[in-house]
Order: sequence, then C-alpha cells, then structure tokens
Amino acid sequence: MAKGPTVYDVAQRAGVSIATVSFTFRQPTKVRESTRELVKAAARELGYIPSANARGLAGGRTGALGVLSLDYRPAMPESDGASGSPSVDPNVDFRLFPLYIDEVQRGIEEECWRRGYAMTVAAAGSSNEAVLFDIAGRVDGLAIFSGSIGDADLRRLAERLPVVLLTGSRHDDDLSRVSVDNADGMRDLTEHLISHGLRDLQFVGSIEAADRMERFDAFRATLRAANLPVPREPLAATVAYRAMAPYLRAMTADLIARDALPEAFVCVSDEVALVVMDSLRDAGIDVPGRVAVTGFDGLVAGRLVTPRLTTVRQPMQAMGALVVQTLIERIERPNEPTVTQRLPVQLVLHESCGCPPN
Amino acid sequence: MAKGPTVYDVAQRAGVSIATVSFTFRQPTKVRESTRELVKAAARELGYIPSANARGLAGGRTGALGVLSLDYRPAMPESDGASGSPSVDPNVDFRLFPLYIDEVQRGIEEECWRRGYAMTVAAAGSSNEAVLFDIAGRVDGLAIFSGSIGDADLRRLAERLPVVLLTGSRHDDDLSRVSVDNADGMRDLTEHLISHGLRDLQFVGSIEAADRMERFDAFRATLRAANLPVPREPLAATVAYRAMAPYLRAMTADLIARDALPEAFVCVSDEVALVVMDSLRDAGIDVPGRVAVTGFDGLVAGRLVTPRLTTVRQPMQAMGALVVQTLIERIERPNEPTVTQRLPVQLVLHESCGCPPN
DNA sequence: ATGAAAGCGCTAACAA
DNA sequence: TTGTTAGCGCTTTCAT
Repeated sequence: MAKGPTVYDVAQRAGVSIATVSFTFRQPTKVRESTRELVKAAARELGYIPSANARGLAGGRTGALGVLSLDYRPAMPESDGASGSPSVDPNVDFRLFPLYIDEVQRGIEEECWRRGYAMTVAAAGSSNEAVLFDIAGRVDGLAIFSGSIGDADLRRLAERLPVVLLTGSRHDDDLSRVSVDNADGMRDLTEHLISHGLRDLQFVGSIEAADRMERFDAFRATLRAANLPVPREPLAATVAYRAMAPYLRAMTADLIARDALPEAFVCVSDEVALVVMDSLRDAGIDVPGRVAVTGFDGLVAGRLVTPRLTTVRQPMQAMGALVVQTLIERIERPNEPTVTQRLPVQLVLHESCGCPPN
Repeated sequence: MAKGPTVYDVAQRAGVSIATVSFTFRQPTKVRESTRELVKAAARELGYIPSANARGLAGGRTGALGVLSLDYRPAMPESDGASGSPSVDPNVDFRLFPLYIDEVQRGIEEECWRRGYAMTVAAAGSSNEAVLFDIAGRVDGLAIFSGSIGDADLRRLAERLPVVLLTGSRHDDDLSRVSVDNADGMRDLTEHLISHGLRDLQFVGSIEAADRMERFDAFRATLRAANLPVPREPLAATVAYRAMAPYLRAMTADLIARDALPEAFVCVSDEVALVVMDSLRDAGIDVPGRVAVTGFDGLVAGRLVTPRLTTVRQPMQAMGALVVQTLIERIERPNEPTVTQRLPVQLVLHESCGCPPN
C-alpha cells in the first residue's frame, strides 16, 4: 500500500518509456499490440492504479462532476394510521421515503459514470464555505439543487467552473438550468380536477422557490380561465420545510373543525400531499369522497398510499442525466451561452383526485 | 471560467511569493497577519479556488474517500393493498423506500465532510473494471459494501489503498470490517418470539452473505437451546435479490394454500419482512394473530406499515461514521493491523411480533 | 516571516 | 512506433 507504483515503475518493469505506458492506457492504438500487452502485464503485476490527481493536473481537468444537494433531513413525519401518535423516533432522522432529490441524484450518478466521470457529492446543509470551495476545486463542473447555497457563493462558483442549476427559473442571473414544465403540468392537473366537477380548490404549500411559484401561478390562471374562485394565496404559503408537517396537520384539523374544507387540496408537492392525506385520514375524512388531494413530483411513495396519489410526474432520472450532459457540454465548450432546458411532465391519475381505480 | 487563477496569479497580485500564498491557506500561523490579509484579499478578488489535483499531487493524497455501493435498483415491488395488481410502473425503477445502504451512506457522507474529506461514490452494479480503478485512483481510501465487487478486484484494491468492508465476516482474508452483532440481535429477537409462546418458527430469506448466515445460525442456536424444532434451512434461502419479492409472494400463497403457515416468519431483513407481511395481508391472513413476522435492519419503512414491524435495528448512521474513522486511521497509519469492529444492535419491539401497541 | 526551488505522477508535444 | 521533455498547480523543505 505504502507508495503505489507509478508510471515509472511500470515503464521500467516493461522496459519502455513512461510515455508508452501512458499511451497504452490513454491511446492504445498508438502503441504496437505486443508492447501494449507487455505494459499491461507489467501494470497488472505491479497493481498499478493511475493517480487521478496527476492525470487531472496534467490534463487540466479532474474527470469528476460534483453535486451540491440539499440536506433534507427529517422527511415528513407520517403516521402509520394505526394511531394518532407520531410513528417516528425523534432520534432517528432519516427520510421516510425517497425524495425528489434522491431520484434526480440517481440520474446524475448513472449519467456520470456512463460518460466516464466520477461523481462527488456534498450536502449543502452540512457544508460551510470551506467545503463548498473544496468541492469546487476538485470537479470540472457542478450540479446544484437551487436553494442549496446562497446567491453570492453561487455567482462565485459559476465564474470559476461550469454550473447547472436544478429547477428554479429566475431570469436575473445568467446560469444554465434544467427544469420542467411546471405550468403545463399544473394546468393539466387543475383542468382535470375541474373536469371532476370540483369548484372550490385550495392550493397548499410553500411557493418561495421559483418553480413552485410557477405551479401556483398556473393553478390560478387555470381557475381564472374557468371562471372559478381564485385563492389569493396558498395555504401554508411561507412555512419552512422542517416545520411543514406539523403545520399541515394543525391546519387540516382546524379546517375540519371550522367545517371549512375545500373540495380539493392541490398541493405544491407530493411530500405536502402525503401529509395532508394522512391528516385527513386520521380525522376520518374521506379522500377523495369528501375532499380530493393532489400532489406534484411523482414520488414512488405516492403510489404506495391509499388512495394512490394523483400527481404530476417529473422525469427525475432524465433531469439528472440532462444536467450531466449540459455540464459536460459546457466543459467541452466553455464559451457557449447558458441554456435553460425544460423537460415535459406527465399527469398521473390515480384515486386521490376522484378517478376510479384502474 | 476559462483558466482559473492559480497561486501564481494570487502571489503576483499580492506581491508575495507562491509559498506565502500556500502558507496563508495551509499554515496561516506561519504568515504575518498583515500579509495574510493581503493574500486573502487578492485571492478573493481573483476568485481563487485551489486545485485539488495539484494539492493532492503535491501532498501525496487526494483528500477524498470513496464509496462503492451496491446497485439496488428496483426495490421491493410492494402492492398498496388496495388491489392485487403491482403498484409500481415497470418503467419506474426507483427504490420504494430508503434501504440499509442509504442510511449507512448518509452516515459516511456526514462523517466525511466533518473530517474534511470529500466523498466520491460509485454504484458497483453499473461499474466495469475501468470505473472501479478510476475511483480507486482518485481517493485515499475506499468504503466497500461487501458483495459489491468480486474478491479478486477487492484484493487488488486493498493492496493499493486502505479499504474497509461494510458487513460480512469472513476470516479468510485480511481486511478491515465494520459490522454488527448479528448473532446477538437474532438471539434476542428469537428469544422474544419464544417468550410469546411461539414454537414453530421459520426463517426466511437469502443467507448467502456472511452476516446473514450469522443471523440464521443464531436463530438456529437459539431454537436449539430452547428445545424447539430447528429448520434445517431458510425459506427462499438462495433466491437472488431481484427475484426475491415475487418469489416470496408465491411462496406465501403456497404455504397458505397448503395450510402450512408457521407461527412466525423470522425474516433475514426488513425488506423481506415487508414483502412477506404485504403478501399475508393480501391473502387476508392476520399478522400477528395468525402468524408473527419479524425483520432485521430497522429501516424507517418498518415503522410505517401496519402492524409496525418488530425488528433488530442496526446503527446504520454510526456504522457509516465508523467506517470513515477507520479509513482515516488507516490512511494516517498505514501499517496498523486490520480490524473488525462490531457495533451493537437493538431489539425493536412493535406489533408484528404480537406485542401490544405501545 | 518570506522566498527559491525541487518535486508529486502524469500527459502531450515534439523528436527521433 | 517509441522516447525525451516540459509543464500542470501546489506543498514543503531549506535558505535567507
């Protein structure tokens, strides 16, 4: 283990120059087959593993892509329905089901390796500035879930290396983005609910992030076009992520107590929808009989609950892959202009909106 | 973005030598405060981000740790209980709930950043040999989920850099391991079931991996000690991971049809237990009334089902942290002998074993 | 306290 | 086809 054989060792053992060793691995065609075999044999015998550092230094690139992900710690405290008590140990803070970010990250990971890049990850939550710049210094490009770092840091990073943002649609900066057709999805979803004959629809969840705002806007626009009452703002519009679940439960209970339930809860995300549905069930409210509930994202978890969650599915895996492709393109052609790419979404109808089981 | 400022640029701008720039960041005390500020200012103005490659090359280390994880693709095809039909789109292959590996990986990630290391990941499933050696070349140490790569590759890697295996307890090699007290946990669990008056216990699941074998052995030993019938081998003992869920469903149905259900299914893992419970529910079999079911691992998902799953919780987060600590120790002191560390597990009693709700 | 200079292991011209 | 050689950006003695 001590030192690790280098090109020099391999070259010596094979009786060739270090250039030949390098060529053998990087441009095999430039080396006569017999020589190549010789070198490979020597490398194998020595247990030679090329240093990515040296390679990167010489080549001016690291061969790795980085991901800055959010630190979604405790996911939604679901109850199991058997009791009203919280079903999650407070000392266990792991997400209850795979989130949006997990699926996208998987897409990134696969595309990375497919394209010959390594993937280095950092959860922005746990990251101080040092960590941030450490990872920036060791990758050729950075995929950033928007919201994971501050604007100032973001700008500094983007000046130094290719950066692609996941979601978010602000236009006051000049960054590449991969996003989805939030408005289309929400319009389709809302129209579908209207087609069920529902007229009193409430939007639920924080809309601080730009893409969530798009959803809310599309929701309103669709209601307006249908001459239906248009809520001025969402329920729980500004509640912080960590506080969302308890807030939603209290809110639901309150609406029930006041007999003020709408005909449908149009939730900004599946995570929100799942909590809302669970609260309703705890209270004995029939979904979708008494009130319909919809989500947005298309998490796997939405298909495991009863009734299954009607939602808008984002092509998360594809988004991850597209981020990587975009990053690599910018690495190879740094001077191209930035791009915002939107992927289509898909309306997924299940029972929570009132559709019959299929 | 183009080139990125280097120490030389910063040095020039600050009117000092490159050594001073380096010292400013690595050994600040060696530099007069005024100089330090000067350098830092220059660095900030230039947007200087140190190259991890160059740093690594010079320092003989990369500052990153790697993780080789398994490529658990389609998790368990659970049904939602509303219908017998599979509730998962075949074109969506993301795990249904966070697995053992996710929680351990989170522990690794956190400890990595805490200790100032970056974390690079590779899913072994998608990895050919090239990927394997690529990652090996870019990290100072490797955490490997056992089973993710072949023995030969494992040996080669271990010769070249510090390696710690997660779980698995073979003693025919000389590798460091982080594992848990599988036997203790299974003994406690089995004794608990016996204390419920259960006498006809069946073990379910593959025991190919060493730690799973330990669980089965402890299960048998405990039954033997209690003078109860000891199954010679588990049900589904050799079924492959991907084929497990359908196999279990068929198996359960068959046992029911033959009226051959045991009094308890002691499952090798929570994943197996969840499928078994779900199949039983689909068939209208009462758990734990007619048959008790237990798991092993302590996945979050086990607390979300009804009845909640009695299981043995592994300290997954702590395991991840310990792996990193062990790795770092070996990096700093390469000549220390390898170690196998076992962490204690905890019996978690819920309703699936027959305990009353708490 | 700061600078000069020698590498770290590899790649890629350029030579031969 | 293969070898020679000049860096890549940084750390780290060793001088000053």
